[in-house]
Amino acid sequence: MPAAHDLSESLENYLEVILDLERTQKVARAKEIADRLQIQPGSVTGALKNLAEKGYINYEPYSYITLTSKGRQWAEEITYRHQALSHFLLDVLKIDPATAEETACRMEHAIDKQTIDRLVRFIDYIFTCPRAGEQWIQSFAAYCASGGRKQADCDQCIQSIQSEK
Amino acid sequence: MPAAHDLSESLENYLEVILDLERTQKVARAKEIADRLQIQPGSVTGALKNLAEKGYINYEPYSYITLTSKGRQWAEEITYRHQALSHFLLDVLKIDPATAEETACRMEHAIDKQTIDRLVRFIDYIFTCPRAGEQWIQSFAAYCASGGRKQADCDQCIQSIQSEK
DNA sequence: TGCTTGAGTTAGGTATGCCTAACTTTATTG
DNA sequence: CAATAAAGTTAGGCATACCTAACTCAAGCA
Repeated sequence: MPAAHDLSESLENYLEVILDLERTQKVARAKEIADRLQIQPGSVTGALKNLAEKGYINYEPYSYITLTSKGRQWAEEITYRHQALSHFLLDVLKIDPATAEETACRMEHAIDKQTIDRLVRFIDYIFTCPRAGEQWIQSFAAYCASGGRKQADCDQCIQSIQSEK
Repeated sequence: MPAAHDLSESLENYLEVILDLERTQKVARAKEIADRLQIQPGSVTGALKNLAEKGYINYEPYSYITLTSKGRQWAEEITYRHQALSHFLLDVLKIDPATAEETACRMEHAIDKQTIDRLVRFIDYIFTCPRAGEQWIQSFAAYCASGGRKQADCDQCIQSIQSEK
């Protein structure tokens, strides 16, 4: 199971980046981490020592960085939260991609496991429920754009559920 | 308009508490703030000076604290975010009240105005759409509890939209 | 092989945000 | 009206998390 929540938001971001670097570049290097997090390389060393001390990464000075099994589990959990939130913001709320990404980045540290799991089920429910689905979400977008709902739209909409089925 | 986002999560929490204290106790006092935030009174003074310097509160040593107009606007914005998130977690996702409250408290600082407004519209859309509504949310809860959906449920459910209308 | 260069580390500095303990001010009350 | 209690402040300490600048290491190349 993922480790208890003894990591700050900042350290969670390091783990997330390290996981992504492992996936895309085989290993993570300090410079790449600094670039991704948009911080100075000097700031990275302390954080890496901290993560190593807590058992999340394998770290030797002047060498590359890899996640421990505990680190990978937690990094994957954070990444999962990020993706779930992104999906919700993008595909349900129809937030623009840039804002959705930024917001997911911040929210992933604030949401607990129980809630993110519920959100995932909810998204699933929306897209698989015959009463809802992609078309229903599109209507939400239209509702937002127009500022309200017309009775005629509703009538037509409800009939379409029957015929589509 | 609410001030630009120059407040930390911590200072936003102070504002939120001060607004609530103003509403319930007329004025806010340092001890009450400390109690609500579950921190020591000694920690409060520095934060109040900081908020006063930034123009969010009226603060004189040894006296009570009130929000400036700028402070009230931002405090109301944070409170609005909190309530919207609470509403979503409680009444849509059906998260238990204690967890919902804690999570809303953390998320309110991570979500931007655009997204919270969209979320509010989405909640509204759910509860006013004839295809969704309270009953649809109840079915989501049942779906979560049972772990899946049965075709018979769907058939019955869709028919009920027609008859209810 | 030694030199250059980029990567990485170290050391010292800043800001936030909390703590505790000692002290000051204000309010209460005998 | 003074003594006491409660509220508030101050000062010093600690952890996080960033910065810059100087230094060290390592890899590649002439």
